[in-house]
Amino acid sequence: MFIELDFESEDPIYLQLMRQIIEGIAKKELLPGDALPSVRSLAADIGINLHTVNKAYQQLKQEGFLQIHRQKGVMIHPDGIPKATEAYKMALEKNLRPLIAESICRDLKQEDFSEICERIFDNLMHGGN
Amino acid sequence: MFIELDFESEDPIYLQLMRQIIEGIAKKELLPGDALPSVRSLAADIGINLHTVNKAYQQLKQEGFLQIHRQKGVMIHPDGIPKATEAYKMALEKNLRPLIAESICRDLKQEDFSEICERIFDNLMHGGN
DNA sequence: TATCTGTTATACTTATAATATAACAGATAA
DNA sequence: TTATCTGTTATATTATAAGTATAACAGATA
Repeated sequence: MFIELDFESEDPIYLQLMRQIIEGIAKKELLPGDALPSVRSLAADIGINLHTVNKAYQQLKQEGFLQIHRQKGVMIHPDGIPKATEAYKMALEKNLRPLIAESICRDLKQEDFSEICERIFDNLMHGGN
Repeated sequence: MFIELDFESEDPIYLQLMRQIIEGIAKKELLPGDALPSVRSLAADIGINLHTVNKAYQQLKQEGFLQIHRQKGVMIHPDGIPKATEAYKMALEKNLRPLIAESICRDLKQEDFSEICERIFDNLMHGGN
C-alpha cells in the first residue's frame, strides 16, 4: 500500500489520504481485517501531523470503511464495506451531475464519457498496478 | 433560468453558482449569446455580495463559458463552449476516479453506475425540467 | 516499568470564502 | 451635461477550515 500525496493540490491532505485508502480497498490491495499503520507512524512516514491522519481515519470509520480499537489499532472493517444504499446512490448522483453537465457543454458524447468510466473501472478492478 | 442556492451546503456559493450556470447551458436553457444579469443585479436578486457573483463569472470566463465586455455586460460565449480537450478528459478522469473507487468498495456494479450516469444524461439533455 | 495504541484538549498559523464599502472608467440614455 | 448603468479594482473585516505543534490521558502489552 503506497501513499502518494500532492502537497501542491487544492484537495486537502486528509481527503487525499481517504481516497488513497478507498482506492486501495477497491483494488483489493487492502482486504477486510488488514491492519493499517498507527496514526503516529503513518504521520511520521508521510511527514505530516498525526491529527491529519486521525481526521482521515475518523471519517473513514464514520463511513464504515475502518474499524478502530482504542488499543489494538486500525483495520479495514472486518465485516466488509457497507453496500451502496439509496442514500449513497443519491449522493453519488449529486456528485456526478456537475461533471456530466460540463461534459455536455463541452460536447463530450455519452459514449466517450462511458468509455472513460469503463477504463477507470477496468483499471481499478483488473488493473495491473 | 432559476438559481437555487443552498446556504447550508459545504460547497461554496460561487461554486454552486458556476454549476447552476453550467447546468443551464447543458440544458440549453442558456444559449450562446444569451445575456446574463449584471453582477450587481444578480447579487441583489439572490441576496449575496457582488464579489461572490463576480468570482463565479470570472472563473466561468476563464474556462471559456462566458464572454465579458466591460460595459456591455456578461453573456454566454457567442462562439459556443470550447470542446473537450485531452487535458479536460484527463481532469474528468481524475474527478471520476474516487467516485468509482468508492462505488466498487460498496459493491455497486458497473451497470448500476452506468445507469445512474445515463439517467443524468437523459435528464440534462432531454429532461422535462 | 516502559512503550505502544487511540483520544482529547489547547493554541497557533495560514488560506479561503464571503461580506462591506468605496471608488474608477467607459458607455449610454434622459 | 448629468445621471445611471456596466465591469473592475482596492481595502478591510469576519468566519471557517486545514494543518501543525505540544501535551496529556487511559488502557493494553511486552
